[in-house]
Amino acid sequence: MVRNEMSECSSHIPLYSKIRDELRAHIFAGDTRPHEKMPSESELITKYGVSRITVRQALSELEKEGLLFKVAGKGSYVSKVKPFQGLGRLQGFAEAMSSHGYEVYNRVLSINLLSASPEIAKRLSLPEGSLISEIRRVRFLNREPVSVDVSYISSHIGERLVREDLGVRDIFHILENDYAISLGYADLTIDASLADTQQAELLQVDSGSPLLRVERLTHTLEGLPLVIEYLHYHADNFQLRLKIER
Amino acid sequence: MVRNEMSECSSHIPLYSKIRDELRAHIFAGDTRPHEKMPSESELITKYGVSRITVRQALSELEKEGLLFKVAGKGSYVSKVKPFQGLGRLQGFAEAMSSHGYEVYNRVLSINLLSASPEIAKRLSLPEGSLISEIRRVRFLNREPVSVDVSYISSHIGERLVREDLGVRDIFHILENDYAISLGYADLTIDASLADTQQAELLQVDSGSPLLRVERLTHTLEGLPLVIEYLHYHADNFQLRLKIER
DNA sequence: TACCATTACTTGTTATGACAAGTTATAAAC
DNA sequence: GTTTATAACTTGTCATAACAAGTAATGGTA
Repeated sequence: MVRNEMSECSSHIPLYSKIRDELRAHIFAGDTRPHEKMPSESELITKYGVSRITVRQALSELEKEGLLFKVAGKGSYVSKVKPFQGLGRLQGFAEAMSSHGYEVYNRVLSINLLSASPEIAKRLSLPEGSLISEIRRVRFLNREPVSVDVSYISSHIGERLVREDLGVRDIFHILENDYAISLGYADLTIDASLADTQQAELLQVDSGSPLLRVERLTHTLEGLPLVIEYLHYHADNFQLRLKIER
Repeated sequence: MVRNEMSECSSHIPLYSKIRDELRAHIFAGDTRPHEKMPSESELITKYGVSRITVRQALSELEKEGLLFKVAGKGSYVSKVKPFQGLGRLQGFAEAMSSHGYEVYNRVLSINLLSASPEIAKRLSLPEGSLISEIRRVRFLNREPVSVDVSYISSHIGERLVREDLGVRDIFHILENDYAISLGYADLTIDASLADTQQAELLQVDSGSPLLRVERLTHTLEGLPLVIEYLHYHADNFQLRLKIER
């Protein structure tokens, strides 16, 4: 068959990924709501003028991402998804989410310079009363707030971070690429809490809603504690996932 | 083309799933070690006598499972399994806690035989409506209730479990030592919820208290889903901890 | 020897075709 | 009217085919 018209574009982007991204955008935009039926394969074939194997690959990837599920003999349906962050590797929030096609944005609430509390100082192996930077942010996924994030890092690094664009970039990304600080591992402590008034307002939920609370202490490649974060996720909209070996 | 010989079997198991399962068993058995090259697509085509689309589907699913990765122009390679420390290991509750000196006790609330819901059936890769056993327990740590645990397992195994002493023994322990079923890995999904009336009473907390909710799907060493559990931890008394590598 | 082109592999992408099997609405039979 | 059979959808599975593109080894040329 003759080369398809859609591939006329100078870039060599596969057709299926273009279709996949377009369908995903539709889902994120809410054009097709959860549990509603997606266009059938034959409809997509005629709409995009491609073969069945191509639309199936697009749909298959969206299914793999958890955005839709298929029922044999009926069709594909948008699933009610909770976005999730995999804990298989140490990743920043934006890093993990944008690879799944999500739009990520951080609203910086405040950046303060203060002296480390005993708790923080101990975790970061700093002398008590050391100058540290406190960064308060709200994380948005597809324009919906999903977490309130408070980070503490030595002011020596924190003062440089102030000048960075924390609205779109991960702190992890800045540390590794701009500051050449290699990250090694993180210790996570996970539990749950109830949203207080301030958290509720920031996350646009009712006060007393369940929050997934994560304390993350990230270490450099050399094993030195670098940054400690207290993350409060809106549990109705977010999950953590991991695989563990026996 | 003539129907393939592999499909002569009375059961209507797809060819790709047969190939997928066989390759996965090879990987888990260590026949092909991490970073070693898997057979190429053409080798698998001749070996199994199927078309390329079929072996690609098998390989694609294994890639989705994280068991292998592909390099264009080179081949497929077995992924390295990242070892986890501490609570990153798949352990039964009693197994993990008693090694830390805690006194563990399980109160069995009920054991029911019922037909699998679509959700459960899908997770356990069983036909919808299959007979499964539901085991409801409350877990005690030093005589204080810490979690409500609902487990679902194929009735074929569940009916044997009824006769075991689930009050002190881990299901994991029974499966491995008494039934000789080797466990491989588990997929965990973590979020938070609020205690409903029943959960609150069982955990002796106020209704509406924050609960850490964990869904754990445990697989055999061969990679087949075995048991799915819904664990609700009393968040004030329990935390999950893990270490993540960059 | 160093470099480059060819070649022979690999996976990636896509088309076309076919039949199986699950679902649903319609029409025919009772 | 109720049931049943059929038709018309849907997704699932699989074969064959072709070309693109990435990788590596081989060989020939400068």
